[in-house]
Amino acid sequence: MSGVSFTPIRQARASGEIVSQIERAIFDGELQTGDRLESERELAERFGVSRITVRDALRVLEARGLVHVKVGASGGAFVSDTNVDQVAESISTMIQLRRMTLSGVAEARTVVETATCELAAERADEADIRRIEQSVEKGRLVVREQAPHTEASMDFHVAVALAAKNELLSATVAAYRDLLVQTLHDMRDVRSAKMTQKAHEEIVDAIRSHDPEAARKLMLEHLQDFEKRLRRWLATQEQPAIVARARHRRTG
Amino acid sequence: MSGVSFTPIRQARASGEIVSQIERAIFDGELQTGDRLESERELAERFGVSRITVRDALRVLEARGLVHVKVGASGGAFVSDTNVDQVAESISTMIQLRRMTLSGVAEARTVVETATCELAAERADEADIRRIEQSVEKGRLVVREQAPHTEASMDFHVAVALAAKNELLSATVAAYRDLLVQTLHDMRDVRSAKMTQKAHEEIVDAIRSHDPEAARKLMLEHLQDFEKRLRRWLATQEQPAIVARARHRRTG
DNA sequence: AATCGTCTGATTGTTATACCTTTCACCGAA
DNA sequence: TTCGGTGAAAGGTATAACAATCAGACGATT
Repeated sequence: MSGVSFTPIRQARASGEIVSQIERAIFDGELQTGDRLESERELAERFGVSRITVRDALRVLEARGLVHVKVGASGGAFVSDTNVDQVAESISTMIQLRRMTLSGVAEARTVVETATCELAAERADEADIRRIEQSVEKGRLVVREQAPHTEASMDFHVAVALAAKNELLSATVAAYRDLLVQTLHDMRDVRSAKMTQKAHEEIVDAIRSHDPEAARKLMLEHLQDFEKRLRRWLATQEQPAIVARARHRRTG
Repeated sequence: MSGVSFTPIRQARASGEIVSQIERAIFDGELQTGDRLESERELAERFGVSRITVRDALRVLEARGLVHVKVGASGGAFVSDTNVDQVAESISTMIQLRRMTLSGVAEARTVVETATCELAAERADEADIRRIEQSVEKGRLVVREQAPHTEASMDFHVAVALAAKNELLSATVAAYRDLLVQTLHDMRDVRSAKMTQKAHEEIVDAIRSHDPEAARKLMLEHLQDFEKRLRRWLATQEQPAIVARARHRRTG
């Protein structure tokens, strides 16, 4: 018996079968982003099940980020455009369950973004560099007006990750970042915004001249500095250093 | 208005409220791993809603990997032990949706594990090193018997990631790895098993002597070699280079 | 003594039906 | 053109009932 690998006879739940079929249709491209599924009542008839069963399936697909459901006339289940948020949210859940710390997240971010930045310096093409430069430029204006720098800083890091031309790395960077964004917003101050802006400008120089070593080194220093500031800031808070849930998926 | 952040007055759905409450109870530790929630009917009464609404909530919690539901006597919803699988699955979904490639996953793995290995060399204590050595030893036996090396290789990489003492990095490594494991199994051959084993032995030496630079370099070469082998192997397959879904969560 | 059937109660899975709530396209009046 | 009413479509919820599944108890059979 030991080597034999039997497989389960069937899906335990009818709703599971429906999930699989719709999921497959989405993965295979039969259902494209923005497409509307039939109404619950129609789907129920098509699959030969009750509306409740269809709803169970839709709840699962919704939780997986594959569809979103709108209520009202011309409502229904629509195929979502992306589920990157979902990755961030599941990582966030994991972090809460395992009592990971914000500084741990920051460290992981340093590790991943440092390496990603190195790749970006190797691979960035004209368009990538222009995009990064624009985000840096925006940051410069923001600093001058002493406005919150968080948003611009985020854009910069996203742009750098995109230049690395690896979607999984970009998504991972985005996921980590979402976990820190609320905290970043809370701890913003003007002095560090200036330092951040300076670091960004040095990094974009290194990427522009396709110098992976320099880019890597600069990003490492930049993020390690962020880690230091974060730890200092955490020490001043009475709250436990557990991250908040990633923000909910944007509406629409 | 720009700086003001209003929050929604209420959840659009009653089931969403139930999800939040149960989720909170789990995060706060009121509900612990293995605990059984009340039956659907009891929950319905407690929350003052119908069983349908409770079921909707349970489907969502299940999809998020927070609970698993068993049917039959002494069945019900039980708090799950971990949701690392969930992270792998959501990444897997993202990969399918955005048509990421296996070689892209392999590259991301190289980036993350290389940096993680460097950290491991800095931080590994006696227990970590012993665990890594054991996995290497197991691999040595396996190679001698010309048995499949995949399992032992996985153990090695997991052990190294653990030594970096950053749970988010470990989880990320685990998630990436799950996406490659099926392919790894398909492309196994004896020659590469020997090379892999040799690389592992060199890496554990570097970690033992707490030489981050060497560890990093060796892991980088090891994983880049894997990337090359993977690309060669993919070229011989007619299947598109899209990863399969992460394996389903283990039963029980 | 160990195994196999069988019964029973508990619990989820599913169905059917009905009604409520939300949303939107449409149309007519100001 | 704009405003507001109105009705239909669609999801959200409630209720009652039955089906499928499973653990455990209990006894019969080997």
